[in-house]
Amino acid sequence: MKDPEKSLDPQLWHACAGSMVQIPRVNSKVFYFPQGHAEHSLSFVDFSSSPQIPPLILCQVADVKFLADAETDEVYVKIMLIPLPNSELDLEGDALLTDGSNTVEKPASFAKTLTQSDANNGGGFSVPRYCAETIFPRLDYTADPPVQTVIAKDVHGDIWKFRHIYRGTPRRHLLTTGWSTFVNQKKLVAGDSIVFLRAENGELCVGIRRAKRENGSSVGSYGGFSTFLREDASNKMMRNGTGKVRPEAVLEAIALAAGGQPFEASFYPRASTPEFCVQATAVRAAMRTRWCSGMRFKMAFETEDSSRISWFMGTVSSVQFSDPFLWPNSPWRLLQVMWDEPDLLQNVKCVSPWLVELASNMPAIDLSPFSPPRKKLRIPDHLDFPLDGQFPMPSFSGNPLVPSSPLRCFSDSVPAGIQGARHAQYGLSLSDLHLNNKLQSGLFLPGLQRFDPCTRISDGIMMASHTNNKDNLSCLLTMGNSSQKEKSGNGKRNQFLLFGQLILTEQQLSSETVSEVITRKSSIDGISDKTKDSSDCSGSALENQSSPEKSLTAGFLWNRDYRTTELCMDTSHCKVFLESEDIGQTLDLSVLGSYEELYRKLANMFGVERSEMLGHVLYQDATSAVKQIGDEPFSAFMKTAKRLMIRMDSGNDGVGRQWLTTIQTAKSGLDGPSKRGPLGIFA
Amino acid sequence: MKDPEKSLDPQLWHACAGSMVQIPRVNSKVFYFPQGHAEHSLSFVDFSSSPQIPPLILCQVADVKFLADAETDEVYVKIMLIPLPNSELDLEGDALLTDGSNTVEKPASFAKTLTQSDANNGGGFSVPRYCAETIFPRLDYTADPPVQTVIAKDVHGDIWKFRHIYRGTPRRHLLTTGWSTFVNQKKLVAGDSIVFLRAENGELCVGIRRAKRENGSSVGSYGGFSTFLREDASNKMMRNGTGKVRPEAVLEAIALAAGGQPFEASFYPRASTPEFCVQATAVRAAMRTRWCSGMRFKMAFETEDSSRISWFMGTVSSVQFSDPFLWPNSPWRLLQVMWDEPDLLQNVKCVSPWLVELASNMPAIDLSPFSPPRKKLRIPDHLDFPLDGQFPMPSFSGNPLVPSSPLRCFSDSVPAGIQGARHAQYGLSLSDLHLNNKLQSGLFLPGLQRFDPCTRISDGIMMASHTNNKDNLSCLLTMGNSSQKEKSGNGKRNQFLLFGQLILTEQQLSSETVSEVITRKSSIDGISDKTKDSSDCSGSALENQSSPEKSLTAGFLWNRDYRTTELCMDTSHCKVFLESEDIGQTLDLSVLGSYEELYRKLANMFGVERSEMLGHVLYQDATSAVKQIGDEPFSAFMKTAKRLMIRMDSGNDGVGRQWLTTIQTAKSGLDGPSKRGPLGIFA
DNA sequence: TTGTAGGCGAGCTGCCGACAA
DNA sequence: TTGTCGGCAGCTCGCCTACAA
Repeated sequence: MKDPEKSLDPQLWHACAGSMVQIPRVNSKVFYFPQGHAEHSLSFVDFSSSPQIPPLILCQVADVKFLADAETDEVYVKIMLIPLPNSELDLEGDALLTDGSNTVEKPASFAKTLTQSDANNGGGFSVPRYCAETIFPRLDYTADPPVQTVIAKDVHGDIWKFRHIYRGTPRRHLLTTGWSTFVNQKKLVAGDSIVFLRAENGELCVGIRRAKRENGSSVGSYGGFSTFLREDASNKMMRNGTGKVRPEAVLEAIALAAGGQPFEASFYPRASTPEFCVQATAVRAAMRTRWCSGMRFKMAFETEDSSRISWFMGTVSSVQFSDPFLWPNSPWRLLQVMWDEPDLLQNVKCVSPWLVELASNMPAIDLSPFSPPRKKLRIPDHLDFPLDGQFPMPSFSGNPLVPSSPLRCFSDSVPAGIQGARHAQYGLSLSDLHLNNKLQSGLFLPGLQRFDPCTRISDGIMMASHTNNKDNLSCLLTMGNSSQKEKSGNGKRNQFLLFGQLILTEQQLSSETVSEVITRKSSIDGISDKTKDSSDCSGSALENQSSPEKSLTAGFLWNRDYRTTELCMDTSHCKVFLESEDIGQTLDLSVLGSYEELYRKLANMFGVERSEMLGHVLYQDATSAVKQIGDEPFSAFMKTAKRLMIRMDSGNDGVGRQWLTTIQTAKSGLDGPSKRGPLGIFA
Repeated sequence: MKDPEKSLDPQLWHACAGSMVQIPRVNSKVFYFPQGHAEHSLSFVDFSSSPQIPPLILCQVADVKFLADAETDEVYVKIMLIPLPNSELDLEGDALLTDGSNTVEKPASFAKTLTQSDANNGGGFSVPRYCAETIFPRLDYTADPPVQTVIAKDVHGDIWKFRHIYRGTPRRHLLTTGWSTFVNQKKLVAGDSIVFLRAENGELCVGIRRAKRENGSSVGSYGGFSTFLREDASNKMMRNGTGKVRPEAVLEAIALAAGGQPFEASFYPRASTPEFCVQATAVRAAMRTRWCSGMRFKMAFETEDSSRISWFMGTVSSVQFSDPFLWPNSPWRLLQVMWDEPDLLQNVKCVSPWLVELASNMPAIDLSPFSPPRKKLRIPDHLDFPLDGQFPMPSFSGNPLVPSSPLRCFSDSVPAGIQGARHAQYGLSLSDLHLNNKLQSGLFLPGLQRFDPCTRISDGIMMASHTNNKDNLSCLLTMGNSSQKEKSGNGKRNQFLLFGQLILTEQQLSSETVSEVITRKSSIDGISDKTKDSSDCSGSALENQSSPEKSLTAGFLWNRDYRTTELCMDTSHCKVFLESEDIGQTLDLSVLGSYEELYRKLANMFGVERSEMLGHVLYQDATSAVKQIGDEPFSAFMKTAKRLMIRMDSGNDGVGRQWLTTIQTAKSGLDGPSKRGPLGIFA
């Protein structure tokens, strides 16, 4: 109990850590990401004197200690890891073992975010009825009033007593005596959460989850680090609250890991940075996908009050190393993303592939304004692409338990977009993202800016989209409505039709074709160096699992084709995709001549009354600024609009459903998009 | 104010730091001691991967920031240091510059240690009259009752208001309203101190000095490190209170320093470790002394309540490198010492030369039982020493402002023992030492024991003193009475007489003679390697200031003769010294046959009545155990007694004067010490 | 069902002189 | 001169019901 290294009840630990957190089991295999570890330390880790470090290291989990900070009660884990030789990469058995952990039953627990009254006023706590009835000991309602003393153990094993009374008109459950002591000792404030949990042995446990405090001197950032420390007594709780991993500890761990020595790493699940020890099966599965820009995905986040999980839709804007200088070849935060709701997620600019779940089995349309900022990865603008539909598309194998077999086709029994749902286990909370509103401007130390490579990159994207705004506009509408998916997806078994056009899946293309096409096209254009550079990454579109690639650092095999894929998606021809749950609909604004026509078109597309839409259609321009439709001439709107958004359920204050409409400018050399419509490129 | 790097008022800073603390001025030259810096971090500093580091590095002070911890208000300095090339060792101008800082007037300030009533009871603070009348604003005594609001700024510039009232019978000054808020916010407890200071601009300032908390899991140790950290919320204040310097910061500073780069070092004056940036003049002056065992010195410590300074007397037991493996040739903690009051200072086992002040200008008698434990530094037992009195003695130049000139003699106008009083500025507090009572036993981690080399060494000494107790005893009496000094010191100008024997000062010996004697004697004894080893350290007894020695690491010159000196003192012939303030008198116990004779002798020597002594003569045996005279047969007493102590003023409870009597066993090959008396070796 | 406001009583905080060291 | 004690007044803490969302 007084031993700070004493593991606490894993169930209480998980209840405090939040529903998104998944800790690998002992003996399972994980990939350790030094880059993620450094990020988790929330401070500058100086690798300048370190040798080149593999971006990911396969390890066996030797031990997991579920711990809690003695001062703040913040939960964390200490994971003992043993680096494995590359030959141990066979994860078949491991996947099964790991999955077994999911079958452990969750104990009855309840979390409540403290209200002002809970935290400030006369020392009482309103117990939600559900909590009182399912978590607390049975109360004798025949007494008048019904009272009992609730005894709960905290993460340190310390015992807290609360007077639990059922009184008032109407009757309600309250904690009175003992509560304010608890609040004061634990330094709880409104917004913090309390977790009650009935352990397997029947004991009642109590844990706390502190709110991510939003104060001027601290910022949270999923895109790099969450807490910028300033020496100020006022944010002591913040300092103590998260991010205890010191840079030296990271360097030590990395040094040991790189040397093949066992090492220890602490992970604070509430620190708002992604897990840096990831189940090897999950990583391998994620990297089996050939990621490319334009792919639609969803990603799970904890809601702001940590009570639920929200899914957010997004589009891969580019696929590139987040830090090619320090961590070349690292899949960590490989995907640069654009969110359908960028306001909420504005600081999540790149994510790791295993955190997202592909939203569709269909090829994605290229978001052509988003050309990658780095010359190295770009294909020349004038490189034309085959118009026969035979271009490379990503392979999908979201579920690590289902090995992707060559030419395997999707069956109707596996709903698209549900595959790979396990990915959802890794994620972040929404409140972290809200914190990021303060992230902008000059709060970063110059020396720390290197931690936010994504910001820099997306700036580049913004620049590109400005300069690439040509006259040809096509508009893609996505709708948060899964019913339409059936319409297009349930037709022929191995084919997808979009607006009458046959869409081929990657499995319907041979890999040879892909690389040949690229190589041939490159040499035709006479820019052999650059294409050599890219063609040597093209490899095979379908991974040969029996002979894993061994050339990558740390012996990890994953699909190195993504660069090729990226090249492909960069060209303006690869721009059609079909969404799963949220069907994307493309709207070519250039065929419309006025707002009136736009409203009519939208009304037709979604079956909503024109009157319902008035004043509720918003759009984003290339700078991501959200504007109201009608504020400027239609011609100007048409040129700058990138995405449309129709707010429904206007009676409510914005909580209603939102349909998102993504408008995409086309920069292709197509000569008559307005005549052929958005899918004309397939003609 | 909110900038944690903002320097606070230096006067307030000093008031909080304590009277012993002296911070070097900007542009002055200091020696930076990496070893001391590591010690100051209070934790293990891993030098295993560091290259050999110079033990001291001459630096110029580029900047000094007087700071205070945002949480605890603990004051500390950040010193920016620029390493200097060895050629810049000329300190003449520097000494003047530095001394100028002493002329800055101290502002009116008052410190009070909080009583129980101040800290606990009804929120009031008893203001000592002196403080209220000299520090606080003038109070209008015509009012009834006289009240005012005292406004004071703390170290952060935060303003505190206190109701100051003069009331009660009898009248007294009290702080009421506002006081308990202050106590709570600053988390003050009884024993902590508050400092009120009237700044030069008239503003009232308030600072705090926290008591060194004595709790089970923390130990203080001047001899190594003070705080052994245990993860426990209860001693958080302790953890935050002192010792913020992290090992990595030390390593970084040392790396920069060794590379000649500017670097920064933080020093927490209340952390109970000695300053590791020491005025270069002070170090040079201290090292100009040829330290050897047996030398008597005094050293200043802060009293337990930090209000005053106490001087403690001690004897150098040996002179050796405190950590010859990690820090060979380092003068840091060069002196191993025995204290006259070992109970209070039991953990101060080795000190740096610049911290102590020689108690006499006279040569010291060797405490021969203390032979150095390390073979390397020892000279063979059978190496006989010249009996003509021409052996090396330390040179004295305690005051860096008074360059020691060759053959300079002591003048009557400079009282011996006052020279070098500036040394008193570096020191420690008594309360640190009291803490050390808990230091013993198994509180140390095995890995940390290397930090206490002195402990190991003094163990060795104890062993040696046991085995070396031979039959020949001589007894040296020292008396804490300066009047007797005159008796021997005011006679002939350049000579000292002790019991009729002429004592030659070092200046009266030529250095050539010294080294020649040693070399000659060595080769006579036919052990040329070992003596070469020592003779190459003998150098010149009088330092040649115009041509500094350059062979030492970091180009520092100091008297490397101490090894030779040590060798000299190890032999049983060098055993006469005369103390300054506390005149040493040698008493040969072997000439006495009974306690009766002893009493008679002592009565004669000090002019005290025999009856006054009865029951008040204590002695220490070789194990330093203090015993009462008469408890064992005189023959046994005579063999083991090392030091006699006569307690006078018996009516008082031990606060009275003490006369110390050091008994020295002689292990020399003298054939008739009893016939020649203690000074017979000069015959 | 549960968050907040206000009543109100108990207990604690903190100011006071008395007394003593 | 100043540390500590007990008295006591006022105020805050915290339990409660009422009311509203």
